[in-house]
Amino acid sequence: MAGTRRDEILAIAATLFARRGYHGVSVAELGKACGMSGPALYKHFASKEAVLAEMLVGTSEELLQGGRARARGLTPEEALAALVDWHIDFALRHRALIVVQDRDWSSLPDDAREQVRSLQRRYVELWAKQLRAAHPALRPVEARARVHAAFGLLNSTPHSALLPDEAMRATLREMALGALGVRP
Amino acid sequence: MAGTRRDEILAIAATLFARRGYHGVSVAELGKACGMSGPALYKHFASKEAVLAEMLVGTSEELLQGGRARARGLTPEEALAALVDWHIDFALRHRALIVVQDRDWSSLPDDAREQVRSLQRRYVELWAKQLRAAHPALRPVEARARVHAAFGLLNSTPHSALLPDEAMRATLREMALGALGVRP
DNA sequence: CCGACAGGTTAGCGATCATTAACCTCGGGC
DNA sequence: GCCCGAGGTTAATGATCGCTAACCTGTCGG
Repeated sequence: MAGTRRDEILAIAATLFARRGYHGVSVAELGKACGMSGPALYKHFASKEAVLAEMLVGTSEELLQGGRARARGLTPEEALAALVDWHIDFALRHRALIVVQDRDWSSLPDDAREQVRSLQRRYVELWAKQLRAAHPALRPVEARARVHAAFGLLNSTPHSALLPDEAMRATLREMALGALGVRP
Repeated sequence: MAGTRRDEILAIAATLFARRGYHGVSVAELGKACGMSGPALYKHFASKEAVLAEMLVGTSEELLQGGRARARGLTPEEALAALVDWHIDFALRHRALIVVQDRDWSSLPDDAREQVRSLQRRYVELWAKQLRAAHPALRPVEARARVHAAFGLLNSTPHSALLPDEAMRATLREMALGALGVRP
């Protein structure tokens, strides 16, 4: 189903980009890490930017679609907890993608950047809708600001890998729900 | 007292680095933004890396020293609230520095990177100590993890400038204290 | 058998980068 | 009156980058 070679390259590129930044990784270096050397990558991707684009668009799509699936048919508080769990789960499984997503999105070519921004906007809106349902006094713009701040908290995961995954999951869940004002 | 020209360059560099990343800004471009052209910068700094180093070491020093000053002689809960306020204040006044600090620290030369890491570690420890005093059940590593997560929340400020500063300040304060489990 | 194509290789091109070299030009202490 | 250093300038250098060109090789359907 999935072109395993492309996916393999994408995974390796994600870890390299996460470690040294998109501009800090050369095509030759990325090729070598994939077991080939330099220009062979162009048999799989049209350009270095195309690697980044496919990586980040894919990430945004998976986040949005996963979030939609988990929030369906729940009360607002349950939905927020489910969204938090889903986001933590993704962030722990794909730390490199999370790092690249919010450090290097500005290096995307224009069309991919617009696509990513649109997907992220819809993901924020998904959260904000549940947050406003749980706290009717919140105005839309403030709900969005709170969701962004919660993402900042959850996306800090990869930077500080201090705790084993299970402990980190519980800690982040409790903190995020506390920040969003969802009290059990 | 302060070499105004160097500081001016540092401020301009911060906004450019924040917008397009350290590697995304050329020396020529930075020079032009400072009203001179290209290599004139080397009359003020030894290298492009030295600009980044002075910028980030200065930021880390100011954060640590400000935090120490504000936390002195307070109860743990008061100290945490003061630290949160201080950090928000700094992040709102110097959005660009916050962005560069956690996006481009890996581009630092080795010695400056070590210096920044040491200062940040001490800043984290300052918070963690107060957090453990407020929640004695927390183990040190978990306290540090929570502090990192709180920084992630607070440092998300510059990315989403959705609210006017005063509203943002109040929102972040409430969320951060909620995340840290400091209930009024 | 064979031809074509997927997936590699190395060599090289043009652009851009940080940095240096060489030179200019003023303002102020002697 | 003069020199000298602070703070500019342009030109050039060597490295590195993304990418293309040209070529090779094994596999596999007919």
